[in-house]
Amino acid sequence: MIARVIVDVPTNQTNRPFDYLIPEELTEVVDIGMRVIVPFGPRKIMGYVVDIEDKTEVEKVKPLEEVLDVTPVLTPELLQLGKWLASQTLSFYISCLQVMLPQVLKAKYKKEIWRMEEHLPEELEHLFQGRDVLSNEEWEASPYKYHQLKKWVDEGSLDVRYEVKSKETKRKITVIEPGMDERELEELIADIPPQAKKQKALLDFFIDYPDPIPKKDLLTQVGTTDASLKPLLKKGHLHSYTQEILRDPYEGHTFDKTNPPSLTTHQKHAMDRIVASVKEEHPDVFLLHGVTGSGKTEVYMQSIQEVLNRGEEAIMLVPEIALTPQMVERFKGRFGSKVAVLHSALSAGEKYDEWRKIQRQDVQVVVGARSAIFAPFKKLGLIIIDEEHETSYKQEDRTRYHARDVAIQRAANHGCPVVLGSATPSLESFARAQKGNYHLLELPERMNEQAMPNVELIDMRAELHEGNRSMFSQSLKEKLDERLQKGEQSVLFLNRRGYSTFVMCRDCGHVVECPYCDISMTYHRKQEQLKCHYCSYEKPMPTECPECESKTIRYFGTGTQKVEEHLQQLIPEARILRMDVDTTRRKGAHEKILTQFGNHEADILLGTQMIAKGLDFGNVTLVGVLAADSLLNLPDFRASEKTFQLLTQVSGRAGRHEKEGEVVVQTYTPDHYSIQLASTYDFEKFYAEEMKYRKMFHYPPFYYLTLVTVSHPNTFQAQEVTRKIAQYLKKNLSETADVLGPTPSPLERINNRYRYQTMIKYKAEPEQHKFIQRILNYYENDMKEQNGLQITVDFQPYQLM
DNA sequence: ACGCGAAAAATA
DNA sequence: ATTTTTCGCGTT
Repeated sequence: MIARVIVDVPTNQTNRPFDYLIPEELTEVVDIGMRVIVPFGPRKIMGYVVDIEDKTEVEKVKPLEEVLDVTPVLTPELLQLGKWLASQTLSFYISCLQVMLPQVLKAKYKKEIWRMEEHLPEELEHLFQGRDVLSNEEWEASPYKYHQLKKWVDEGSLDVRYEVKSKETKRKITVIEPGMDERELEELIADIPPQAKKQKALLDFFIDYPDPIPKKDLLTQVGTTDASLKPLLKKGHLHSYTQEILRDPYEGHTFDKTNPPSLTTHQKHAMDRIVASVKEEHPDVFLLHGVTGSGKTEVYMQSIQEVLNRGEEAIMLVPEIALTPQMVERFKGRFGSKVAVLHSALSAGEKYDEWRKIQRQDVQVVVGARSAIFAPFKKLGLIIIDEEHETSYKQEDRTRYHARDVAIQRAANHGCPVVLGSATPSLESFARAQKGNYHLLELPERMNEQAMPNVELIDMRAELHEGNRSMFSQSLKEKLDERLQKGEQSVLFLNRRGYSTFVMCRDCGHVVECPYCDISMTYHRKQEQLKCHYCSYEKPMPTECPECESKTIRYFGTGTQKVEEHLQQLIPEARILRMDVDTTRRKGAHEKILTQFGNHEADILLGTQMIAKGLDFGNVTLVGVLAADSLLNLPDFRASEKTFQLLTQVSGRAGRHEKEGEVVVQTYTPDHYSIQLASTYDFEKFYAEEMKYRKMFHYPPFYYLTLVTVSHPNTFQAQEVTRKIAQYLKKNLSETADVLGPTPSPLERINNRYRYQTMIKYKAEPEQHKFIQRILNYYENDMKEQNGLQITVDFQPYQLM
């Protein structure tokens, strides 16, 4: 038998299966979708079996070395999906397979130089110093070149050995069980000398609980240590063995079982439509447009329950689940041990184990971030994407896929519906719903029947004219004071982007920039360091200006830390909790802050993006947005859309339960339509308005975009290659496509590489992929290390920088 | 003809 | 990605 293997070598030349003979003893073991180790040239590398056949065209077929899995890690459907993904994103098949699996399944490689003879030539003996093996790194550090190594290998003095190491680790525990039945135990206890109290207690324990028990639990419950257990094991009264267990990221948490509440008429209607589609096994796509607080999650959960009742499985994607412990709580509470949770805050081992729960078919539901769309389910009944407008569903490096597109593809494979949910749908999705490609489901009312909180827009320019130079308007301060007196809570939102803390000299206006990237460096107070957010270059905070030597160099900008200080000065009696990247770095810190706030241990929660979503506290009656236009000024055609979405999301945090809420939005551009329409919660009007701009300037959803970015250490080279690419595309694409550029990227230099881009705006270009693939092939040889050329292609880009 | 570094080809 | 083979060029 012959296994067709996709090898772990991401290049154009190897982007196809290689045939290997399956040795007799492995024919029963190996299966499609498993990882194997194969010889590849002189090396050994990892690969995925994508097919098994009984013959091959290849003459010098080698046998495969080893099978790494007991059960396949990829289903036939996922292998197929990987192929599709590769063609969509113009990446290698192997890269697409790897992106679908947990990081720990990626192989590590080791190369070693071994001594083959007792006595080596003197120069080598010096290098080996009596040892039998050198790591490749040690060898590389030696002065010997490749051909010298080859000579010694041919002479038989040395050998080069390759090894494949798997990173996966399985957690093991020791389990103790009694070595006899209850009656024998009792007899034995009678014979134990009275001074061996703890040994007696240990044996006693098994009279009440004769089942095997983890050693750790046994020792804590009996209140003893290894010392008293050891003699019992030695005499064989108790037995111990090791058992593999799955790590539990929520160890110690208990989730209270919840029951499905009855639905409102709108919820019921939406759910009926979804469930009908599940039952008919239609790959329909629904857009569930529900205002904040309309109970979208309940529709998801009850629909999923129907899917489970049919013996099928469901995937629910959320933007970044680490940011919404409340969502985990709700799902675990409803579905208990049927749920796996996959998100970025888990350790590699925890991610692997959650994934294995799916692979082993222990769970039927997965809640997770973007990559959870690749969950290896076999009978998918429903895929849900919550907050579908979120840009985190687009992977922005290497395999640049959008989870929404993958979801629709998978749904087609399984014949199941997709539900896209949002209070503020992306223009792309809403447009498709309007055209009838997606089915629109509306939840126009909040569940508590409260009106959306009133939004007050405050013109910060007017505040400035009246002499208020602080970042808090008069009105916001009064409202914060008022909440404090009533014992209610407030949430203050600061958008961090565009507000990073840069360092400027007050005398000459010099700003400290990264020497490798065209961007100002960010001040980090903790370490008294300046850091570049793009290349991680660090240097100490200067004490004097490098330009004019003035001592008045300071950091500027509004970090959350600085806002906190000002706020504390303004309202000294307020208890403030700050939630940003700095205060949530530690594991569990995020949840801790939210719990504290939920317990009313603070009056004001001050934070960035991460508090915009999923927060649900009944006592919060005021939401303040400190600088609504910080997003608006970014060089991004989606700036208005993002601003509208963010303001709507943030406003939805107020007055979610009985108490009425209120929102204060501070802005320098109160007349902008995205701010105006967000303040009246008018999605339809915003949609209509924004669509006009998109149509006028040829942006999505009217046109598709492709962004080609070229970078090179030499600015002229980068520009020249981009020019040629743009020229080639203009010549070959249809008349209706706009090919823009070359233009310098918004961030012209990163890591000392100059970046130019060309943007394609098009309606339909069926041959576009073919042309771009040709461009990549043409430049393939120039994209090696020493030439330094890099070309990246992003279809439907979100990040235009 | 030989040696060397660089480019091209092969890896089953 | 890494190794092996081939190629081109200057030297013996």
